[in-house]
Amino acid sequence: MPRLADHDHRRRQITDAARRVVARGGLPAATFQSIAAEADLSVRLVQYYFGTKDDVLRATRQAVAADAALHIASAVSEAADADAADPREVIRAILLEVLPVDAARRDDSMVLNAFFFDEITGGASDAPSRDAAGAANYLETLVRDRIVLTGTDRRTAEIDARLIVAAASGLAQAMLADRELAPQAGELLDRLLDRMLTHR
Amino acid sequence: MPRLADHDHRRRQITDAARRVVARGGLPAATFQSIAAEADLSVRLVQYYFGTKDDVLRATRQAVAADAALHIASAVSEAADADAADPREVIRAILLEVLPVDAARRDDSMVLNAFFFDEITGGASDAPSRDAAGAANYLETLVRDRIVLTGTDRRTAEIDARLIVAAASGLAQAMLADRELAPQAGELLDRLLDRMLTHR
DNA sequence: TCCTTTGTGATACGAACGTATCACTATGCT
DNA sequence: AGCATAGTGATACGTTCGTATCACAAAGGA
Repeated sequence: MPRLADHDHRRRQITDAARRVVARGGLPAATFQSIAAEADLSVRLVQYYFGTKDDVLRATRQAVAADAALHIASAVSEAADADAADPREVIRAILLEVLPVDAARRDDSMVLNAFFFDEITGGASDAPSRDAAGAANYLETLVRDRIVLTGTDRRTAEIDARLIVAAASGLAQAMLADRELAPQAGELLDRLLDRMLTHR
Repeated sequence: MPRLADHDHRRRQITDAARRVVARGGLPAATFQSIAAEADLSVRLVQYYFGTKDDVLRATRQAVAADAALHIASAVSEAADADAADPREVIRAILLEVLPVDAARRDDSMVLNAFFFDEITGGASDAPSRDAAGAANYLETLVRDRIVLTGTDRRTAEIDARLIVAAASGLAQAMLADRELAPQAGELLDRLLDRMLTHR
């Protein structure tokens, strides 16, 4: 049993490269050539590890979705630690973690959006594959649960959570189009939560 | 001066076809072949009227942006007629006009989003061409002006308008992913405006 | 040492697509 | 009738890209 290679590491190397390529130029920019070049590997090796291009993109999409979920989950636990009980602060932390406020998050947003619109337009061939769309649902659940903690009834909390996540997602979109918006993200978020989380 | 053809009509025929193709399959689906087939014209004629593919897409993008602006403007004037003075009803009418609540609006949203993300990823080659991004700005201005009418100070109105438009844009995105959301659009919008347009 | 896994390189083929060219037809004003 | 405009069809060329194949090199544990 000679020369055991770290397949998982290799695969991650490749999907990470694909992720960067997509972040830079969208899904159309993702070709065998561009991905291999970005990973500084031979085109052949990419073929070698993933048979077809669809396989590469499928794996990349799943990796991105999983990373995003982890990212959010860690933001939740951090916020929960720091500010033990205030649901509003937790929600704020989650959303601030998701908005494209810096280069890294900007890349994440771009990639997620690229896959999302590919799914919408039916670009994803055989599998249903609602990975990117699922991320928004996950966010909604998190936010909804936090709103319920404030004493809001479940149905209202559901609607409000949907609106809050929609607003964040729309803000993210706007920030992708206009980088100058990044510094205002915190302020906008505060204002949004002021308006959405107030009992009356 | 023989056989005068209606060039504008022809061009619109073609850009309309392109619009439908993009609505169905995104920008990657827009090829000379698919556009010509959709317009029921020869591939050659499309080349004949617009030299290159970029020209076709440029014209389509501009047509779509212009249509959207007209669409919104007419919604504004209708709402202003019906409910002469209530800014909230005008805003509601505008946003309901923009959300993908039916097939036609769904197509519009798809196309706008397709071009928008193309612009973001730098797909638009030479020209800056912020047509799609400009639409959101236009919306923000409209909403902001209506909010100012309620007595809110300008700076606050700007922020609120940005948040409202962001929420609508995020909702639109969610509705594109999940058609079942369409019937709830009105309710969600009402709730959003309840929360965002209340003085305190 | 040898054999298996791991990885490379060249190369080829076909499909989709954008683009250009040429020759040809049809139409309808003047 | 004649001619400029409008439109067609075939065809061909070059790219880019995905995919498949073949032979070969390297490396390290048994």
